[in-house]
Amino acid sequence: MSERDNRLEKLRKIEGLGINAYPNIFKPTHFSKDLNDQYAELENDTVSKDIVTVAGRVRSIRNSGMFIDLYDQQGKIQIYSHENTLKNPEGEQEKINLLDIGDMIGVEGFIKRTKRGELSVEAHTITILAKSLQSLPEKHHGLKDQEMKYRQRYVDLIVSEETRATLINRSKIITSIRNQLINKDFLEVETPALHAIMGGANAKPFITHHNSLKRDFFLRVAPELFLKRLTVGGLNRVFEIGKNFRNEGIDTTHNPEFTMLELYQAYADYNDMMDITEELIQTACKEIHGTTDIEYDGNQVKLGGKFARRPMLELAKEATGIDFMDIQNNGPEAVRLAKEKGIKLKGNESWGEVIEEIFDQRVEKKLIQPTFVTDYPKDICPLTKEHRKEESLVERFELFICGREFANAYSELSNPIDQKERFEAQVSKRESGDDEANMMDADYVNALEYGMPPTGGLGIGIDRLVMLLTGETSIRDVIAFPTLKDKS
RNA sequence: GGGUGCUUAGCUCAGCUGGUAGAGCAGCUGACUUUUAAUCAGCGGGUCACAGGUUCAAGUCCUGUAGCACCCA
Repeated sequence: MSERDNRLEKLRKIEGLGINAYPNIFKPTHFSKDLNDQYAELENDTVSKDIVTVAGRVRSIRNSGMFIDLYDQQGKIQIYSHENTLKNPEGEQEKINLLDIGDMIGVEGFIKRTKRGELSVEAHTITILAKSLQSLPEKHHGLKDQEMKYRQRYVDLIVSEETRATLINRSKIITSIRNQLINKDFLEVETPALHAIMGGANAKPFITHHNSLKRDFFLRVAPELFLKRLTVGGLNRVFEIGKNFRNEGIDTTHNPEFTMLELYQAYADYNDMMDITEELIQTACKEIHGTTDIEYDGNQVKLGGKFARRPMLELAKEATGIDFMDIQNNGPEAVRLAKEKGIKLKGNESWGEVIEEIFDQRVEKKLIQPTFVTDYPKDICPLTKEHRKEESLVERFELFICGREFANAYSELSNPIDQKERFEAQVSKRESGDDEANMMDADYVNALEYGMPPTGGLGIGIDRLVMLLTGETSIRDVIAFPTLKDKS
């Protein structure tokens, strides 16, 4: 007899007693935490005559069912059952004998504190709410098997306080961001996830098929181009929190579907986006930790105050001694100088791509405290407005903390002629084999031709932000159901 | 993409230089109206990830595959 068979046998016995082991409804009046707060002063070995109803999962059964630990969403409450306290001792005890660890039950009775000081419900009646047919992981070691934690998150959530806390904090962070933006008069909008044209980010897309339209669509890699169309239409402050899909490898910082915040604010630029980025992150952090000083991956990180703001070319110069402003847009010369400094390159990089490589290879990992890296080379940023002072740069920043990227923002390119040329440059990259480059989006250019006000745009990777604020080092731990390979 | 490690009972884990598979928890039977990882006595439970190979003999050694984890690119 397997354990499951034992439980099935008990289920038959329960049904044999005329009891529905999976009833339609049960309404508890209290959560365990409420009772522990409300009766904090109740003295040992005394019974309150207040009748309460609780419900939850059986996690421990002691003394032949006389003591049961019941866990609800907020914590634990002990159930005490004695033939002198049960309304129908024989019938109730028959039920108790058929209980297993993992069963869901509801209990009605008086509140008492036992001789040993444990707040308990002195049961009058016990109602089976769901007979569990699977045995739970061992109580004291919990579920250690990472794979099972991901594949059977429901089990992980039942037994792992840490998993529950992380996913609850994820929800709180998203709620915090949403509320902050709504309070700033941003409008939450939804844009298509099925895209006819791939664009808005440099990434490999997923392709799916619509049967009756008889055509393929791309799952969106970014909502950017649709959100800016709304800005053209006069929705001056919009944001979307939603899934993006990128067809790339899976590792501790990449899940093929992930959650992004994108927001666009008319009459704002990338400087305004820095201010809003600081505020969104700091407020969310305070709401879950009560402070902006956190520890992540062994680093003490101060998220309070103004973040450092460092031009990318300045960082590249510090790392290599090369002043790229002296060789603006000279790709071959940039490659030659960078190679002299030991930067690994293919050799055909553009000026901007060389700077990007230097940043990736020498700078990024060293940015531990929050740092806005600003003013990127124009040729690697197809959707960004030219810098107001330097024509080979654009007004863009990315935020780095603990060597990882958390936000990406810019003064949005609004000149339709320029935008069309940038798309054309992307298209020729595509034609030369870069399947992550944008496609020509003629309708988006058309939208810009109607006129988009000066606009700042910001994207924040929600999963990575949740990792930072919950201390998790794997993206899989902040996603309830991460993408996994098939098990053979 | 490359390297390393892990995979044994429902769960957590032992298993030495190859010699008939172990514990705790969970489960079952009974005792005890007692608890805080309750206790006591007894019992059942295994395709050792998968597929090959070496050997008289493989959980153990070798090769391959898969998943997960970590490091590197």
